[in-house]
Amino acid sequence: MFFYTRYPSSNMLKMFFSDVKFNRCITSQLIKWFSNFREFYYIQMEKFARQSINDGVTGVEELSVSRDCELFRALNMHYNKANDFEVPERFLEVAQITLREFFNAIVAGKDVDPSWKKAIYKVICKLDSEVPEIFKSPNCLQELLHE
DNA sequence: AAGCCGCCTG
DNA sequence: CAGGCGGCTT
Repeated sequence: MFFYTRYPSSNMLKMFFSDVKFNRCITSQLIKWFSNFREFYYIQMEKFARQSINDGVTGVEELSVSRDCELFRALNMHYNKANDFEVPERFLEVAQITLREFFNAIVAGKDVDPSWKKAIYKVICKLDSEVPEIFKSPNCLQELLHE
């Protein structure tokens, strides 16, 4: 689901995990999961952004996220370890936008501000996509594997 | 008081 | 990931 939405609302989670009987704990736990997912995501972004700068990249035009780049492999390894399904194209776009946001911010020296990432989060949270209906099924994993 | 976020730890 | 916690919003 993370490949589609980085900031799912609690209601959205309830919709997609219909087979789960929600209570305060379950809800906050799922919210927590996505929080952790985002954390890993942004850490990777910052890491690769800084790495590219050290590697001599001078402009965001030189930065792209494809299915065979290191950044993607790191993310896919984390969220889609078994490579169960095809990552949507949109995710690659969002990832690239995120990477470039970090790159520009760092180059502009904005990282001196303790809360410099906030601005980036504000941009990325608006890039969530709709999650396919299949994911609402309790057996979505099996169904996806049959495709 | 609740609920959620984000940062830090383990 | 889960725990713990401060901090902001409702």
